[in-house]
Amino acid sequence: MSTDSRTPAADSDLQRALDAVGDPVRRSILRQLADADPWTIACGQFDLPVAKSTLTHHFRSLVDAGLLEQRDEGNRRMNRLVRDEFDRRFPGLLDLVLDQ
Amino acid sequence: MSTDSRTPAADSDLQRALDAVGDPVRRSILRQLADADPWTIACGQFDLPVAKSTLTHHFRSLVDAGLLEQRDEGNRRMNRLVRDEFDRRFPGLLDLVLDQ
DNA sequence: TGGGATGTTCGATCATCGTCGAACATAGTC
DNA sequence: GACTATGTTCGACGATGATCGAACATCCCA
Repeated sequence: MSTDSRTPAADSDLQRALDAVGDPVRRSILRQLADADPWTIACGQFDLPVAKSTLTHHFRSLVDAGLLEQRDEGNRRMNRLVRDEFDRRFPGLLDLVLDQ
Repeated sequence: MSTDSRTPAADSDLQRALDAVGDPVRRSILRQLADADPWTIACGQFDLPVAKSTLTHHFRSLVDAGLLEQRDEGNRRMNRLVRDEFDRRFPGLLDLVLDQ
């Protein structure tokens, strides 16, 4: 028999979601987003011990997973946590990250 | 300032859980376990395209995360999925893996 | 128009992890 | 006791990804 008989697309989405949530820096980003109002935090305002370019890398990962939405406001790039759609696709996963 | 102000032990446990669940081979193991009765599958009986030594590696990861329990039966090492305790600590996470 | 602030891109580096085969250990079988 | 089956351990290898600094682009402001 073949290795697995689930839909490959679904597992690919799940993989992306788990990867996004599996990094401690990204979890910290998610928590800081959850503690603030939408569109109130710019990329450079996160409290994180990594370089700017590293942050950009993590943002891309979160956007790809559907967890982060970004919007340019003049000079700065504002961020918003996307809870609804992600919760619908992966119930409980984001809560798990935010609760602990 | 410090990165985060959650309990570090809790996040370490979460990290281990997400790591365990974040690998496709390990997810396949979990699904095959869920589809069978407890203690009915030996290590060598999983349908997976990896070497024996690789399997051992994955089993260790799952045991460390509290997802797998093993018991020696003569020649073979039997396996059981540990749902209750894991579901209590990380609600919804295992379901997410098994459903998709 | 020049300077500072904010982000991204790019290339390089480093660590981690999944992978394998060979060797070993142990248990069951003839 | 030999032989086979089942798993683990060990060392090596390769790919992936997190990280950084330097360079660049863009916007705001004086």
